[in-house]
Amino acid sequence: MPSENGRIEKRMPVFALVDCNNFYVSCERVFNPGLTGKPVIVLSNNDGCAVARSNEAKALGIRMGQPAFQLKKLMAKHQVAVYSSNYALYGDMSQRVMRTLMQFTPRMEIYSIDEAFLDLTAFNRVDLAEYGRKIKQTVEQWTGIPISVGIAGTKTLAKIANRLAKKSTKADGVLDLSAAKYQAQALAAVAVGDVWGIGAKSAAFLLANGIGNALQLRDADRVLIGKKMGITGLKLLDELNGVSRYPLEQSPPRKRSLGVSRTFRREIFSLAELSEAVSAYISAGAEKLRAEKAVAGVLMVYLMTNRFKDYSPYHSTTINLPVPSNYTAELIAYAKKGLREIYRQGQGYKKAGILLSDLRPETGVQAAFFDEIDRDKAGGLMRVLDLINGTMGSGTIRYGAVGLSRDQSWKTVFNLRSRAYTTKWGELPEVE
DNA sequence: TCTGGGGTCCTAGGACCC
DNA sequence: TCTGGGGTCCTAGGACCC
Repeated sequence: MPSENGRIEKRMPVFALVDCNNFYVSCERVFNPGLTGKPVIVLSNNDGCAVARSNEAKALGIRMGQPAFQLKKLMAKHQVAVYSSNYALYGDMSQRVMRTLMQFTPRMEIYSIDEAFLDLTAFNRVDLAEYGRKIKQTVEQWTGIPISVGIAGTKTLAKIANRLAKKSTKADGVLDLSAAKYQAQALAAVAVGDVWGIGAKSAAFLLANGIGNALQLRDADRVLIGKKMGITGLKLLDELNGVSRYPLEQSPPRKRSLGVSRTFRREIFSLAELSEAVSAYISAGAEKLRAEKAVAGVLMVYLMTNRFKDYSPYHSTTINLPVPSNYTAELIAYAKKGLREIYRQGQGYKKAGILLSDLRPETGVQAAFFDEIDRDKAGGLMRVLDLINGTMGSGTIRYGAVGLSRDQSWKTVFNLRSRAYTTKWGELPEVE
């Protein structure tokens, strides 16, 4: 808005970061209130390791990513409730939370399944903490999911505010750090490794250089940080200093790549089984492409051996498709060809995956002179397939290459899954 | 015995060209 | 014996996020 001297006044931005508390666990609790107050964890695919923990479970010392087999005794002793991941449920609950949040600002960025940034710049005349409490109360009332709200002038500071809001009993889930007054105190209370953008590697480097908390990082030598962490590190310093370097992204940029991969329950040796798995991943990937109305120009296929063994080779091959495609049958054919190239007999594999990249809109694909595929016909076939699978359940129609047997060794298991309470299809596809 | 999946961004280094 | 220098493009891999 024009100010008195006639210049355009650029208002300092205000971000709120909304984060669902222990999201997957909270989703399970909505439909099973008896879990309230008890230790609860949700496991990764194949019931492999803990990916969500209730506060009670955290208090028992259960770590993020800890393997389930290490937790058996502890869980029995403390009667920890255990669930397999139920992505259909979490995805639907996420949508409910996001729709609720949209009531509170026209400008919002969905950052992940359980987080969103809200632009509150225009709300500078209201009490932001009060507004944050209103948001929190409404989401909890409408969806049953508890959240925390952190408010500040940059995304990174909002992240920090959110973290402190969760931990502090006084804040009770909402903290406004938009004023400079308490920032230093707040930053000093956050370990450097807990700052958004600082991972294990950078944290170790910073600690070795006497930078132990977010305040020390804010005031660190730019040359040192720039040298070690590049442009990302310098942006981070700006953000900690209240200079916004990560704007709100309301409509996320088009996806650049799209991958599907799974870890197997046990090592797989046979090409036939790997071939079924890769075909299933291609089917899922191609379906996602079509949902995005995109085609891929490049396909990568890879195989991984057990990463917990000393010797763990990784094999991959990249295929440049003659015509960018989202046609399942064609992509399966190329993937199987690639798979045969990288497969080694006698090698046990623990994981396989595909990656579709060089994505572009499906309209405007150049017709190729010597294309052996009738693209119109293939497109029609895929539309029918997607329509049937969309209305009658995923995997109703699938390619034979995926195989038929019910207990394929490459299939992911979810032995402790709750019901898909909120969605139409309780039964789940080959590859979710 | 058993230890997830899906992304993005950035950088270094090689190939290639003029 | 000595063996440019810069730009671009691509790829692999690292680091990080949830």
